[in-house]
Amino acid sequence: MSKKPTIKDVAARAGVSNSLVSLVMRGAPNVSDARREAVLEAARELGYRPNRAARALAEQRSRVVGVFVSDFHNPFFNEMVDGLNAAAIEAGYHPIMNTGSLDTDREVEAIETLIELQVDGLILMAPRTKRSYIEEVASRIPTVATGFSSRSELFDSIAGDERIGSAVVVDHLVKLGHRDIAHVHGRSAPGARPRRLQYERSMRRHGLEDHIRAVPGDFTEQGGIDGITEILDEGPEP
Amino acid sequence: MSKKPTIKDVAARAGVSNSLVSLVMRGAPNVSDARREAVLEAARELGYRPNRAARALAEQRSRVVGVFVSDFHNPFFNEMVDGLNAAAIEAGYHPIMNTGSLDTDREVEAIETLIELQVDGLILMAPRTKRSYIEEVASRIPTVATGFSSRSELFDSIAGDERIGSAVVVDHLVKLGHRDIAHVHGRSAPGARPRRLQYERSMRRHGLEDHIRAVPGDFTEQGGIDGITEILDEGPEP
DNA sequence: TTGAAAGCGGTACCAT
DNA sequence: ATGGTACCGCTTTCAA
Repeated sequence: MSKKPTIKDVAARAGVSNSLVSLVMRGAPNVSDARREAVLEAARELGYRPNRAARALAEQRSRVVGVFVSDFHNPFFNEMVDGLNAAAIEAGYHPIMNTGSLDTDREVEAIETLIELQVDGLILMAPRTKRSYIEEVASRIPTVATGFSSRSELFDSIAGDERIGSAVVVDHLVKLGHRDIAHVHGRSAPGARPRRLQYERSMRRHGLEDHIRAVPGDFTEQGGIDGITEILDEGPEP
Repeated sequence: MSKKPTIKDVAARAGVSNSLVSLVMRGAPNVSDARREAVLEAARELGYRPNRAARALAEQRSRVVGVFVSDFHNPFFNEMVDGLNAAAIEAGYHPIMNTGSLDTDREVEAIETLIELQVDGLILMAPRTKRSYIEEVASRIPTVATGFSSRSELFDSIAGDERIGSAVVVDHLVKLGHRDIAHVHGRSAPGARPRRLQYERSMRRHGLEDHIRAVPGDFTEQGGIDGITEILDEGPEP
């Protein structure tokens, strides 16, 4: 009784078929109240938890998005990740995170783990890996990469296709990026205001939204958003 | 050609059976060099990535451990997580993280996601959830929970069984907890030294190691490690 | 050394 | 409204 109960166990206990349990668990409408109750109770009694991996295998989609953070010691990234998670959830996805701890090999490992776990989408926060690797990844999975590899290089990009509603997540990401950046900046000491205004102007000028694409295998780069770079380099003021 | 290649695709391209590909991918010894080469090349050309979820389903173990952090804005937890990840990897596991962002409901969701993803082990850093929930979880999955729900309550515990080498991870966790705590403290400004010594003494006196257990379904509590609480409340000095 | 086939926990289509 | 069954990608006997 300590082993993980499967859908079959629930079915047996409730005296119904697997199919029916499956239906109930997913809140299908065409199920008699009696059966539904029976199933739910059996599930509760057994402490049944659906096997999301198995489900993903069958459905060919996991509803999980992977969030990779190169350095989660950085308060700025923390803010971003918090927002991203919220956005993902709001969009109906379950976020799981991973970090590379600033070690390039580990970084790849971390990202690979996410991928092999069959995430539907990938968000890469300031990955330090080879560009070619990221492009390869992005060509296979809807990916949003934001970050910079050097002080002067910054890109905000996405590659993927329409299979999943990654656009939604991305949309949130961008909006959120704005908000959070503004937020970080908002905490700034006097003297930051002018810079912030300048940043906002430049953001708008660059029209970040227009650079969001959903082209399969394409990976667009956008440099010149100096405002963000500046902020990233600064971090919240002391 | 943009779709995810499966083991079958690799098999076809290499002109062998699925089984053989499987063997090669896991570095089995009884495979002719010729075949092995063919398979590896096919895999490379296709950009094949094993589906870890499917593998876990078949193997009945994922080799993935879930690391939950209640608040990863806290530098202290960051340190811990870094170390935990390293420990997990060293122990042959792949860590994935998740956070509840200090929201109790989200916290449960986050943990559930980890569980449903079929992690082999769970590490809960300062969960804020109901104790009963954690106990229930711990009774089903090898779990290590460290944290405190109130200023005065602190526990370091583990529940699980020997199915997975969670003991290894735990061992690391503890060692690491010590080191990191010392580390945090090491950074402290003058005046912290006496407290640190006192803490170390109390740690030793409490013999944390002796409280690590691997009893199925058991969930041991250990209060009184005031030293840690103190440090946690303080965080690194300014 | 290699392949065929069953099974892991679900989902979904097709009947009934 | 409910159940039977094939299938998802991979591992694992069991034979050949």
